[in-house]
Amino acid sequence: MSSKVRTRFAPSPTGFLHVGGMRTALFAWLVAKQGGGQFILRIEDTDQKRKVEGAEEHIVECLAWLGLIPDEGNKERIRQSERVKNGIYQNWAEKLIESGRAYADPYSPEQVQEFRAQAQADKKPFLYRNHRPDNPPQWEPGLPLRFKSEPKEYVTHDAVMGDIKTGPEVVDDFILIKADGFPTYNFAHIVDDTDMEISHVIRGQEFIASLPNYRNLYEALGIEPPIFATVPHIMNEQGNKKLSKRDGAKDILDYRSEGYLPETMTSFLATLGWNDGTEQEIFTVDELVKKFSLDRVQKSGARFDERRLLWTNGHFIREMELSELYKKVAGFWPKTADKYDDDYKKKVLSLVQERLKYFAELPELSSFFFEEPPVDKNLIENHKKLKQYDKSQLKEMLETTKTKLEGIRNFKADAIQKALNELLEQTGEKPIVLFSLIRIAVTQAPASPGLAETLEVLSKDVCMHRIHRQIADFQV
RNA sequence: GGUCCCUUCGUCUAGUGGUUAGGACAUCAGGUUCUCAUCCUGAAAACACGGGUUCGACUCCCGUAGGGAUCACCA
Repeated sequence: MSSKVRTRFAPSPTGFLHVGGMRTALFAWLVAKQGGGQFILRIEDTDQKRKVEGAEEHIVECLAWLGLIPDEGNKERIRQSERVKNGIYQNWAEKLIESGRAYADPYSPEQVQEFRAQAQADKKPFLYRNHRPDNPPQWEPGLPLRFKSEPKEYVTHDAVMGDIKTGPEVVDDFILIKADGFPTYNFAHIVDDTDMEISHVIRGQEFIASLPNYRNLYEALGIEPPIFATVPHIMNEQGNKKLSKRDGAKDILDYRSEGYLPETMTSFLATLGWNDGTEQEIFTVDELVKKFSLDRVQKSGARFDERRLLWTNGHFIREMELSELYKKVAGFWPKTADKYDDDYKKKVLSLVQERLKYFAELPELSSFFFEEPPVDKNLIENHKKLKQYDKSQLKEMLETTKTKLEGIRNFKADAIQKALNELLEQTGEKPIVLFSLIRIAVTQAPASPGLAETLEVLSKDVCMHRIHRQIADFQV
């Protein structure tokens, strides 16, 4: 066997990619990079009926988002459908016919279905090989070609699952080439993996039951099998089935458009079913390349918990340099921010950075910095302390505040904080009363960054205006 | 139903015969002169069950239960 590491991601272009497929791709990429080898993208489009327009580009884009750039098959996409034209599968099929390990299937799908129904009625497992025709016709276009299996026991080693023991009853005659002339996945992937010198076949759990069949075919073909690695599925939030699109699994690119970082997705996906045995919770891509190993991948499925994803993203956002973060959030500002310059927006961003969990939250967290918010009476009426005060008392506090702030020469956070502290003494009020009142007057928001910093960024004029507005509101 | 795989806090997990069963997310409480968030401290929270093996089982074996995958001319 070649010692070169070559892995592949082999999706079918039938729709968008979700976290399950993405994680499988990530694992394959990590194994390739770790071994100094290649990562290959191969589009499994032998089922022309299920092909979805644009799905292929979508897959490439998803991979690129996480930096999983295929070493082959990116620009010159490797598509099975094109390899069909080259006659590769045909050649291998003919070899199998010659060696007596493949035969034309004379039955229609309906007839096969009847056999299957009969077996079910008899409560017996259905095996096609029990219905092998005695004298199969010559194989010709329009007839499916079946593999002639030689059932036996196997102990199949899987890099994730360990040794899997199976009996001969799971080995059967399966279709190699369909009536439409296209090879099935079961046949095509083995030919392709061999042809492309794939060293590790890393794929989802749905293929584990087919492994004995593949072993049998590898033997018939005289090919040394690659290393198998079967990755368990990511489960839905209820934990009762594999994550699927029907079940609300999101398009990977949705996370990008909501403002999740690629490093978040990479770390999150890798640690969903894998860990390095230490207490490290978050990994950079470089760390993963160094530390990842298939034998520490969990054997059972893990639930997809978006709250952990959110936490991971918040972590990366907080760690980021302001200027870098500023570039990344470019498309996420509220529309009203357009009129403001970079400097102002950067200041706002620095205040909301530690509160931001994903970029799409930015408008909600920052809108009052860019537009005058409407006065929201509920904020005071529902405030646990402020609701106990008369409007006239609140009005008086604000007027005192206004005068005090008016007198600040250099409207900076430390000077403002000093003034605010003096106001506490002056009015004899608790911070929770006075500061809450000012904060509401100025932001009209249930939450905001620190008061002094917020006032500074907003500027003296704006603060004066908004406090005045609140005072006026008390008079009505 | 057959076959294969799996089973530690609500969730993701550490753990490979002797541990006060550890961490993280989430939750709750306290602290950081206002809110939210961050940060810090703390709390609650788990070995599915039943048999063995053993001086001793979360760890090994068997069974039961539960969960998942698969049984296409789909991948």
